[in-house]
Amino acid sequence: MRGNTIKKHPSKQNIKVAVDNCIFTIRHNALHMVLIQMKKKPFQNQWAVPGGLVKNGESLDHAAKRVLFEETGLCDVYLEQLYTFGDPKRDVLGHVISTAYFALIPSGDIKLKTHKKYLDVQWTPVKNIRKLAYDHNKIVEYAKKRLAWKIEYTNVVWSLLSPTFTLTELQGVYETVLERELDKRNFRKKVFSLQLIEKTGQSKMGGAHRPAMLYRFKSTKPMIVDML
Amino acid sequence: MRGNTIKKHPSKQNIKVAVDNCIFTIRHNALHMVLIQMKKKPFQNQWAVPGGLVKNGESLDHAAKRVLFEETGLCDVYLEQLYTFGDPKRDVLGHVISTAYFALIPSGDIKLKTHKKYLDVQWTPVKNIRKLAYDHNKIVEYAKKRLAWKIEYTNVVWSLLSPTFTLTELQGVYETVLERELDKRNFRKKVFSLQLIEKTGQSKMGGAHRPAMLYRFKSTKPMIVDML
DNA sequence: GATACTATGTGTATAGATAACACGAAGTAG
DNA sequence: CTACTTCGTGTTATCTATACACATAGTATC
Repeated sequence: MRGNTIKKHPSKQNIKVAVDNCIFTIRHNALHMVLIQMKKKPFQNQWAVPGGLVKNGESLDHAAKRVLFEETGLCDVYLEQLYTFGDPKRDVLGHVISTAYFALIPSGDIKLKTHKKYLDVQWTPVKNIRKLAYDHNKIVEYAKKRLAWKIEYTNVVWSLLSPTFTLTELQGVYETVLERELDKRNFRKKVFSLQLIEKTGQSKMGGAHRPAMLYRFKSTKPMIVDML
Repeated sequence: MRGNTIKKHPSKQNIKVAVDNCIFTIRHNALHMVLIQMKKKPFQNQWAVPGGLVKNGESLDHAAKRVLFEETGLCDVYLEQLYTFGDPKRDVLGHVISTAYFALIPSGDIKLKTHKKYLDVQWTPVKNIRKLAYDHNKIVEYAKKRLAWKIEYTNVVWSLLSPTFTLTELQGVYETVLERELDKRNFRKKVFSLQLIEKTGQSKMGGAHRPAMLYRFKSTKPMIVDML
């Protein structure tokens, strides 16, 4: 890494650094993410993943948190770096690399702030996403894969659920993200065997049917677990 | 990502972008990587992972390939982006973010070019690595984990082997990277069941013992496979 | 208050995957 | 030709994954 020291004479490096956030949640049994509609000149009206330039002296992680907060008002959510997209032609206006992050939000209804710098900010079903600005379709594809992997092989699923949840809700998250149906009895057997959740003692008295027991995660420390 | 367009007025972004390469190979049944000894001012004599600044108009992947070539003279090796380290204080001389890559080299003996910009360039056993410059210990830890994952769940192992190899050599790579012993018969049963390799018809007549059959990979396209 | 309705909660049997384990074979060296 | 060393091979037991059906506990309706 000798080259990390800042050269002063020969054709000075002029590359901008941005972050882009893939913010996921589950609503009505469908995976949704935050998209913004752009106001600025060359991409007017196009939809994109929310992002922004990193500030001088700011870490990438902090920049991602800041952008997330600007969009959703949320602070303490699951946020993880995904990949850095470094094609110099990905932004027509200049050489801008972008580090993509992905965030997971509990299924509750998060109101999005409509910034004045955007035309619109919306929760969008991932299935409905068409052509996005920049290379953002690539970023979204990457994020979807990572999410599916994460939910199958780690305990992140807690970050998509409220603090207490029913086993049907838990199973629903898996079915939505993995896009396949799971057997109720086998799913429960597996989940219990991992000993990651415990009964709260409460039940959810919702609809016209037998109430469901509520569970909580014993720990929300990230760990590698073969969930399914 | 509205912010990706380059602002001109308010406190212009001044962040440098570098790549650092974790270049792995296996020699004498031990995992080795390329380290360089630095010549430049504030880190003189310290060891580090080889890297360099990205050039204007150059993609991150290209920069990583270029650095790899400068160090090893190799072109067509397995090279994959790992993670971007974005702490603004990781380089005392300024705000420099670094995208780490990892490269896998077949076990053969690759001679390293000693650049004049370094004091030394060496294949170093990963077990012997102590304090490195910058945040490079973090980078190396990350790369080691990724390598272990990759070898267990994908077919990348081909990139650490010569085009033909014995089953004992193959097993040795797994044992070295995963740092655990494997049962010979179960290992072979598993490998055969995956149908990723085939006999060459040749044998390796090496030592004072029965010769081993040589195998090759049917395909070197990267794929997700549960190897062990 | 009896009946219909709906999602909840639970166990067993089978097939497939993983783990443990030992010895004859085919070369080279002396 | 004997000693030595690594190569190559199968079976059994255990664990894991899959397939599958019905009584239960509430609410809603008549």
